[in-house]
Amino acid sequence: MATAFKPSASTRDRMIEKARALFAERGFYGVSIAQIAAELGLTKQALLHHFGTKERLYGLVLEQIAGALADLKAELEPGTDPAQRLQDWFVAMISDTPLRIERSRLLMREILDNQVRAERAGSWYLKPFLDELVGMLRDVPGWSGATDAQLRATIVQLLGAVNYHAVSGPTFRGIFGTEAAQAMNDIFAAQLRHMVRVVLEAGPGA
Amino acid sequence: MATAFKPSASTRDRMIEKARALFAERGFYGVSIAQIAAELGLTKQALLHHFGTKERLYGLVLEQIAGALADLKAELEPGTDPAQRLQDWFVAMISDTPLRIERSRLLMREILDNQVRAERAGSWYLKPFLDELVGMLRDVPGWSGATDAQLRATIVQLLGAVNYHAVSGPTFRGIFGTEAAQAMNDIFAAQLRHMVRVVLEAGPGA
DNA sequence: GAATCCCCTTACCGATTGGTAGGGACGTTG
DNA sequence: CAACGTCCCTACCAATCGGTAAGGGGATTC
Repeated sequence: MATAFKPSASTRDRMIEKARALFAERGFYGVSIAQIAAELGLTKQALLHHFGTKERLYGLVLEQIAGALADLKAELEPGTDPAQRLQDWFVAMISDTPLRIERSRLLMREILDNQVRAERAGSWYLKPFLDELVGMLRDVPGWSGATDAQLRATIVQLLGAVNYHAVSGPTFRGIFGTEAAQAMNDIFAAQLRHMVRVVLEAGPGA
Repeated sequence: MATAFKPSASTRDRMIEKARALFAERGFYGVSIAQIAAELGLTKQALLHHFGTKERLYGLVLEQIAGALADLKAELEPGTDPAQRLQDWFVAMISDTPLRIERSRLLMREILDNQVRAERAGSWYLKPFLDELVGMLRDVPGWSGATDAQLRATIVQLLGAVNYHAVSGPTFRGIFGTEAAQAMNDIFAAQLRHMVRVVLEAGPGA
């Protein structure tokens, strides 16, 4: 459902793909539609022909990401217990393919920006995805008695841990050097799995 | 050292203050120097007179924040045990004064952007601050044997949990409504303290 | 073969961007 | 009083922003 239904990568698909990469890298205000078009060997009017406005193009990028996030759950094995599934889910989210890093960057930018552009934009795409995570957490033994606020706070904390890492790669490479950053990156998945397990086992606080 | 050495709030200080607020809200590219000046009842040339370029103004804002972060440690009681201090530190970081939310937003934006503007900018200001946190974590019982990579990964996870929350307030308010978001916000500090304690007690993974 | 539609072009628009040049008001210093 | 430095102004600049208008090439359809 999230993958292409057209035989080959159409110009339109290439536009969205390039827009996703550039918006993730530089943010909504940091990229112009002319730049996106230029990287595809086109003019900005080609972009405007397909999407009308820059905002609409950005919205489609977010929509695509929301779809990919929904697909993420489907990739998990349905049989396993809830704690294991949540753990797998968070680990799957940080597999450092460029696409997933782009996704984290874009979501974080959207969270920072959407209060500004004052349109709900990606927020509403995110709601079902957050609700699903909260539901999965509630199914974990020991968490069924937690309040919604507790569940949501915990999910936000875990999401923050995951996305912050995905996003901060280049910065930490600049600070600690390539090899130290790589070492941290190699160990991060295990460390994250460990942290998720520990947090889930402890249950909500008082 | 981080606080003012001039008697009253000079125009220059007011400029930095306003710039911090606007950069946090809309990002480097999302704010023009003319807008910053206009909110102070000045023209952009007044800004350029003091700082020369927009980049330099932005750099000073980051520098000021790095100083404030350094001060954060000094605010903690020195006598308490390392685990308690780390816990206090993270909780102090999320006290939702507007200033601290601005700070979180700006740091997150800087992490997202600085790979783009390709100047180390805030990265190097952050290094001592990160090293200090890693040092505090190493002093916690059970963590002395952890590798640098493990310590750093854990710090990043905790920082992510904290900053993500600080930043996502408006978005979650949009998604879940004001009262639900407020409930989550009220409980977040306790939940964070709980999580930090659990993670510290569990020690690093295998 | 004419009409139509799709995709993308050149040409242009007003508004805004970061930044430069130069000057005026004001206080301090000689 | 003259000179000077600080602070902020108006005026202006080329470049770029998102977006509109109009048209052309190529394939499809009648």
